[in-house]
Amino acid sequence: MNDTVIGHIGGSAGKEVRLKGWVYNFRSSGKIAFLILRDGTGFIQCVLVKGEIGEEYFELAKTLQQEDTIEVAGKVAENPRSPGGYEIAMTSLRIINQFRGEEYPIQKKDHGVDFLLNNRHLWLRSKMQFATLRIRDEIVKAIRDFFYEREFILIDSPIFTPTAPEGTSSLFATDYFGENAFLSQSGQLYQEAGAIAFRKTYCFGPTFRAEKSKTKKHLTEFWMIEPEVAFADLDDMMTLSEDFVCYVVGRVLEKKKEELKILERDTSDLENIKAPFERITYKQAVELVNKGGLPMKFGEDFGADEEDIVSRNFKKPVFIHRFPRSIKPFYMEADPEDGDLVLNMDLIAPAGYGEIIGGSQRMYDLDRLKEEMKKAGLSEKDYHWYVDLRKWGSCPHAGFGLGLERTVAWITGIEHIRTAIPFPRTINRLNP
RNA sequence: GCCUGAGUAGCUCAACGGUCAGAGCGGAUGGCUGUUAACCAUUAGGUUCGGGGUUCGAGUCCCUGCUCAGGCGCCA
Repeated sequence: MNDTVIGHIGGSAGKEVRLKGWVYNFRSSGKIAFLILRDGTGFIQCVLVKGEIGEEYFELAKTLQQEDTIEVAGKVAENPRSPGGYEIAMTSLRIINQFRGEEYPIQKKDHGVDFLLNNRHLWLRSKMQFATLRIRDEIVKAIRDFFYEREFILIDSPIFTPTAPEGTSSLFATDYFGENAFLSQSGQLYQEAGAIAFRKTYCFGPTFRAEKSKTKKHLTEFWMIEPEVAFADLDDMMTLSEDFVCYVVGRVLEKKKEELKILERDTSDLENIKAPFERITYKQAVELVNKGGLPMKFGEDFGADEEDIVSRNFKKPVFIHRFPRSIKPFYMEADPEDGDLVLNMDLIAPAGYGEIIGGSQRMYDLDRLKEEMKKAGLSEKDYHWYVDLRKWGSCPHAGFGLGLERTVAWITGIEHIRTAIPFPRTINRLNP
């Protein structure tokens, strides 16, 4: 008899195996019972027939409740009546842990969001969370593979930072031995240093925004992937972005079929995600919004409704590029064709999942950068090291940032970003 | 921060200003040989979010505080 896990059960068809795991559900009839076992790698139905497993084990099984820890043994059989295609004809049962006195809070029925999030440490065991977070894991692996295969060097940006790239109102301040330190809201500026040292770099870490955003696409702590490439321009970044997104989607489709099925994700949308993506200018996007019936003017940014109108014109993610400088940060390179515009791009995911990528070509001329910093009210002293990058070895370069959780939410098709991360941090949630 | 809505059993929800606040799930007990959130029977389980008010009478109406949800703004 072999010890195995549910994720590999197909390789043991017809054989006796032993599994350790937890009771997900138990249904008993007079002389037959069905036990759904979960072991972290999957879910499988175990069948107990009183006449075959014997009175002693059958009576023991009747004491089982959700989340009891057990070891079962039995023969693996293919059976179309069983969810998952395989089931275990049980021959023995051993109880490893049973807690009595309080009921397990999470049932196989509807619960409120607040209740579930208060019990997030237990909710992780449920099937939907199992599927979502395993897909997140695959996406993370695909991201690292994508950049590794393209010879990007991982240069971790710091989490504690002395200054902010995009204003200080949305920063979490901490006490750093008597000084103010802020939790990073972007690793980009450090990647610019990295790109000039290593040519192609990226960082992948948590970022923090103290915005009081209360929507289904905001977290206060989220993970971001930020590549930066020396001698690259805006078009290079759009090409890299679309290759990147297609690579990640392709990987999930290839490796996570079961999980997508659990989530009832319509995969035909995802199969359609192939490069190239449409690239429209900010001006064209504004026209689309106006045609869609909203009175947006040049110089305004896209709100939720405006973004929705743009994305509904396309089946795939769509690039919007060349925004007005007035609504974008200081470090973006000017459009040589029109000085009021910058060489930036946003990638908008389909179906209202919002902006998943924001990127730009960076300003590399020392004097013009200083001028833009002055206009933005930033002190050159605070950014002395960033300014240094424009003194020695300055070159055109570009990069972007991809929000991991928005990408996970879009690919898995879940309603709200809060379940795209194991332990979400939102405006009014710090626990568990 | 703004707008709208909600808070009743462990959970999900009912209950016209008027008798003892009900049901399903979960728990307990019993029954049932192919269940898919199994089913059937019996049973235990309540500070109706906190504070104040109106009323003969408040879960229900009013004021106030707290919490949550949906949406907006800000952003990835």
